[in-house]
Amino acid sequence: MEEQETPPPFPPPPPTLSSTNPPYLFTPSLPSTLLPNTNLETLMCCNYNQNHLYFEQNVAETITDQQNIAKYADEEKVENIKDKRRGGRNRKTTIPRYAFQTRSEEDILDDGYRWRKYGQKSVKNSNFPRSYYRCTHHTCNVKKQVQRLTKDTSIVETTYEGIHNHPCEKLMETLSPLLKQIQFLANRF
DNA sequence: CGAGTTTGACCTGCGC
DNA sequence: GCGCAGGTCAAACTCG
Repeated sequence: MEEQETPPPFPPPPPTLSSTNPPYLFTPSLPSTLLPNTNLETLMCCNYNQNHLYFEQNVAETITDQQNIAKYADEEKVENIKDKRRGGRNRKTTIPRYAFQTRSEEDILDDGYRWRKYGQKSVKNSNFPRSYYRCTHHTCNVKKQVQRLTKDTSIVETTYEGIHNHPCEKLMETLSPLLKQIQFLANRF
């Protein structure tokens, strides 16, 4: 019996990130294979989902230090307890929060989304201020906090709150002409 | 002129 | 109730 070629997964699984080779990038890449009837909407959706996958992968991959894992786990528990006291739901079921650390000279990581800074605050036991950003997309309520670590000034800690409900704008700017060209060629043959 | 940044004031929750 | 710390607001400012 002839062995059928299994189609590549779509979207492809996120790449394995090296924890020994910072800085970590989570810029989503193009799907390795475009289905024949891929339209802009599908691709946007795919990239958004990939973004999320990559993002979660990064959280898992970059917080490798056991103390950090414990720290973030504890913070999450504390936040959940606080929410319950306020009569709210468990935070994990309401606003997802993700934190990760990146070795970078730049405070602001280019994650493809557009952010507007709405505050900056000096925090206790830290030599560096914490910056507060909101996604500029009108329907998106995602926030992020950026802070450089005192103990290792080469590391920037970024905390995201919420999940984007729109595709990555910068990515779409880059991909739109490319996709149009692919669709044009696909229609010709 | 619009979008983004800065920064002091204000609000809220928490521990004592 | 008070003070502290973290988070947000909003007016003034900057920049392209």
